[in-house]
Amino acid sequence: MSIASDLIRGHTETIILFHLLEGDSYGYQINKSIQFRTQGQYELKEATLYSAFRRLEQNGCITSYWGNEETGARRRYYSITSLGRAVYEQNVRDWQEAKTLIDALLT
Amino acid sequence: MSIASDLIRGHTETIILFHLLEGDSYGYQINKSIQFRTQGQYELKEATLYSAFRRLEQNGCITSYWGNEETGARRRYYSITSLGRAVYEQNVRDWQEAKTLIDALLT
DNA sequence: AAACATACCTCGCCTGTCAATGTATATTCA
DNA sequence: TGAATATACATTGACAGGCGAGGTATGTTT
Repeated sequence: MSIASDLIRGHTETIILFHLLEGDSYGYQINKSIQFRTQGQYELKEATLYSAFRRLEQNGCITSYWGNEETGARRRYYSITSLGRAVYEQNVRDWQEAKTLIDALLT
Repeated sequence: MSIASDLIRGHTETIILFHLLEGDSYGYQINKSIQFRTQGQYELKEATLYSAFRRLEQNGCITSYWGNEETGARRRYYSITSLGRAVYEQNVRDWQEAKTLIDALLT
């Protein structure tokens, strides 16, 4: 993992929400997807991932349900809500703005 | 202030180091400069600023000395060290990389 | 005299990340 | 067969940076 915790901090929830825009998914899958998309440069730590799920569900951005796997380990699937979609959109806007600001302050 | 704490987290020290590249300065001045450069969109909280100074001095990125003001409140000036310059350069590289990664994970 | 600007500093809380640890199932391979 | 590995979820407690609240002191403006 090459990105520092403090630089990713605050983006975990948005990353998860973005993934869920493409359809319901579960923790392990989401993390594998992140690893794949960043060519192994980044992965969420499990504790970080699951605490983010808890927050997102508590504030109504996602809902969850158990998958009915015939075989293999059980999976808890997550769905994004309409609130979650709105929060995602806002977070992306905030990120675009923050990027510009930080760039202006660092260089 | 429009930027969330979690998005700025980890950049405070780099922002300070960047400011000091242009010459010795002191806390109040650095903060005013940030406010000016961001047109009031951002300011460091004083507690954040001074705790960052403490960390930076402890790990050898900056040194400090009292200014000899004839009048007005006393000022503690800070100088960037060569280590500080190197850390700044590395942090900016990390930021460029993180930006790309986060962009890829959010959109 | 009161208000404001300049200038510094500290204490203690809050929150997100993460290391460590634990549980359970299925597959691979020696 | 048994050990290792992959899949999959979950909790606990520590850590660190940001910051609200509070404090000190000087100088200027109204």
